[in-house]
Amino acid sequence: MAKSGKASRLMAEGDLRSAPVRQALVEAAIETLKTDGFSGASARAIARRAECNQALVFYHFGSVVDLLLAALDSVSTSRLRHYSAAAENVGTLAELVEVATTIFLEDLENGYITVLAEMIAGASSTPGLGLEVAARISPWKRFAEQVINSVLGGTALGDLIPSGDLAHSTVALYLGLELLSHLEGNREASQALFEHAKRLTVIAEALGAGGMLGAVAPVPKEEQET
Amino acid sequence: MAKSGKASRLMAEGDLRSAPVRQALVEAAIETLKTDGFSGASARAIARRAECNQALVFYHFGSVVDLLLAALDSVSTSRLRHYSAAAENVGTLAELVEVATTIFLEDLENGYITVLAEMIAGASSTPGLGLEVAARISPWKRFAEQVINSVLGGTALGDLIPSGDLAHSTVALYLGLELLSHLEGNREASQALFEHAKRLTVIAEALGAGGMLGAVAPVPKEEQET
DNA sequence: GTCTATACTTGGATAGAC
DNA sequence: GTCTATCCAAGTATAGAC
Repeated sequence: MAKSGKASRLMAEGDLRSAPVRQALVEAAIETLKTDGFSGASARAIARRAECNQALVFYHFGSVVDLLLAALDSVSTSRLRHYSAAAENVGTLAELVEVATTIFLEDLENGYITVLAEMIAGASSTPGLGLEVAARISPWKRFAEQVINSVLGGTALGDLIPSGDLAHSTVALYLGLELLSHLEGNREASQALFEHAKRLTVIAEALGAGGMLGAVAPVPKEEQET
Repeated sequence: MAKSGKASRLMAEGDLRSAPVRQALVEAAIETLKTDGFSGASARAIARRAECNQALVFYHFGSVVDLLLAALDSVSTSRLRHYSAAAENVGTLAELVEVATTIFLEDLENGYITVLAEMIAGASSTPGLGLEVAARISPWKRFAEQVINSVLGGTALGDLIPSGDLAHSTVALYLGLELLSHLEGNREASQALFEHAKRLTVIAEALGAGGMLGAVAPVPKEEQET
């Protein structure tokens, strides 16, 4: 699944200034993944949307999957930049939930999570694609873990569940909510969840401040992480 | 997306006694969805696994998608029966989490959720499929809501989040965890989450018994459900 | 770099023999 | 009910003109 084709030998990795068509193809691939899914994202369908010839997919990217991975890279890095900027102002649990809500609904609206979900599901049919997609998820997980740590680190709540596991399930929940919202067409159901989370936040902080959680359910020694 | 083909006119809906090939095709479709995903589940691939001719897919089911929907129906009803049986012994929150853990890991191991996840993701590319898949998810949601109600109904925790929203996010979490586990090949990360849930259960019940939750964060009137 | 043309493959679906 | 044979559409990928 390594980069192949003539273009990759002639062009530096991040060189997007030249080759306007290359960028157009990436944009079209993102859009096609959103609306037609993985199995609908053919070279022809993408090229049609980019208003260029089908052969250019192979000239610039070597294969369709490599173009789709470039598309995933594009949304992934751009979204991660956005997330990081928003997370800088986060100090408390309440602020974390507030920011997470905003960003999730934003992504849901724009279909960015769809791109990821479709690539994950599509990886089943294409040998080797799974590893590539997994590699592109880990930055998201690391980021989630880092933010969770910065908010819950040292608190009773943070001791209850390791940040790595929380990050894992956060990514999973985002993916699942996206799948359902996309399928059923109602983002209200997912939106409601975040409203409840905000309310629960109040409780968690009140309990955490009193140090009551630790008294009720101390963490077993062998499960504590470094 | 209504049933078509000669067979459906000649055979009653649930008639699986006759037509052993029909059942073999459904089994093969399930297996193919698990290992090759939606876009890998072609009539030829399924027939190869069922060790019969490709034309039989169209004779018995009219089209490939209709066979895939029959496969989804099969796992859905069989799993729902299994869930219902297990849920009968559930009375407390701790028991609910225990049962949910067992069943989730079972499904994860056997790939039953994969079938659903692949059909959801695949629905993007096939017009009309989304509605069919959505209709097959609602029983799962109703069941989850019912179980949640039977455990949390009337408690402070039950008042905090409507059972419908909890059911929605439960299904979403299952789907997301399945996607990640399948992709990364480690079900340990998902398994850990349920271990934490068990520990949190202890806290929730201790707090619920004392009626402390309601005191800390009373539910706004306008958000209470019937 | 971009296009046309084309070779090749796979998949959905049907007709007709048995 | 099951098979063979076949048609047709769509997709990947390459060669070569411009």
